[in-house]
Amino acid sequence: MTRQATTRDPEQTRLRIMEAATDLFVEQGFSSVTMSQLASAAGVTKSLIHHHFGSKEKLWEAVKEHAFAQYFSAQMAMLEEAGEPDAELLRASVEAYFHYLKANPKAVRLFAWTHLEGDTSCGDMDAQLMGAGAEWVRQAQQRGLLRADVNPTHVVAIFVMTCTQWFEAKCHHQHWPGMGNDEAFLEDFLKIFMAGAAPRD
Amino acid sequence: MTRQATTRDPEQTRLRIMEAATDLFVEQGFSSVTMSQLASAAGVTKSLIHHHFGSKEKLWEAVKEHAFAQYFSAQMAMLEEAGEPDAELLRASVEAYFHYLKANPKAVRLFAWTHLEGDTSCGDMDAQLMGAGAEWVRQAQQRGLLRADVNPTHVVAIFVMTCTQWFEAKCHHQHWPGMGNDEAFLEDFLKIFMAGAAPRD
DNA sequence: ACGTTTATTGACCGGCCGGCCAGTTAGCAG
DNA sequence: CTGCTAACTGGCCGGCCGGTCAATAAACGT
Repeated sequence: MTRQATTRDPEQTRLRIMEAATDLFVEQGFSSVTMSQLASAAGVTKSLIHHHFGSKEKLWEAVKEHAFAQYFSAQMAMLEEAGEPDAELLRASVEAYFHYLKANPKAVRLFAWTHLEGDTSCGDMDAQLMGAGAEWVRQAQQRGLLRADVNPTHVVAIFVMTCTQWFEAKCHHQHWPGMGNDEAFLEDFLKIFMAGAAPRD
Repeated sequence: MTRQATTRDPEQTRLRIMEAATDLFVEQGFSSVTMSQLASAAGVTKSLIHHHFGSKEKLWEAVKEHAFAQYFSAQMAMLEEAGEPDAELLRASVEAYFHYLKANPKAVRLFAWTHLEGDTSCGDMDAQLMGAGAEWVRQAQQRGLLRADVNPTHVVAIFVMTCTQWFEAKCHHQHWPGMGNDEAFLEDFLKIFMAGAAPRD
């Protein structure tokens, strides 16, 4: 158990607020969540949230920044532990990205809300990841491991966007007739994607 | 010019409200739009909106239903005017879908909002379209025009999801380094997708 | 032991929210 | 012209919104 608040612990309190806020914002988006909701979900008063975060907007920013930072470091770690480019590593990267999103549905929804808001605060972070991914594809192309007649950035974008949309819009397409489960879809996507990205004979 | 309202025209008024509401909801989502905003954007009073639509929620439902109906009929028309299955027709379908989304950014955003809301009211409509698309792919597979070792529904889902995400998250990835414009991306996607969906040699 | 700081509370605020309602006016059937 | 229906308006309401503030109490330096 986490310690009961017989004694004060501002950092713990900040964390409790952030966690409750993350859950609520992820579920409902920014504007339909109220401070009262946030306060009761975190087990604190509204005033305390203002004391720690200043305003509802600033809390939202803090939640997003925290989630983006986690996403960024997780992705960077995955990129760095990837070894030398080869074709199987592309498959492994797609699988790793897919399973990361599956394990982090809150991050997926948070991204979706920020897409709609037009928030570009995570732009630099995203650009850095995408740059690294595209560079990796470019090297694989030069070694003849992937077809060289496509923009490397587009190659990464295609699998990132497919994985993202799979989880973002799951509530929609999980009811489509004949649609398989996560693993079945991933398998079929990989068949098509890997064959399509292979060098032309 | 549309006629000035020297004379009353309830249908025209309903339409004006729907159009203004569509623009606002598409831009900001449901909860951050206020009735006052809607009223002034439509050039009517709040009460009149209530008179015609009952409540803010019902107006939102009406906007969604209208947009989905348009989407549905447009897609059905595209499916029906497609001829016999062949490999080039798959390319044409992807291009048609991509350009439809490009020409209807409001529909794209409306879909995104409903994804996040978990709204499944367009489920039957979607299922019908997807069923038709998958059936089309199945026939192409039986004729040896497409690889037969993948779920037909997944084939359709892959290109639908990629196109959707391209436009839904455009504010994000348009700043990624090396990312091309709409047509360049579509071309690269088609290279990979068509090659990957082709029969195995 | 004693200030100082700061985490925390509850009461409170002006304003706007969605919605309602009584009243007015345009269209329309007879 | 006369009712009647329905489109349309302005004013208003109770309630909740995000936010403030003075008061309290726990932690902490000295």
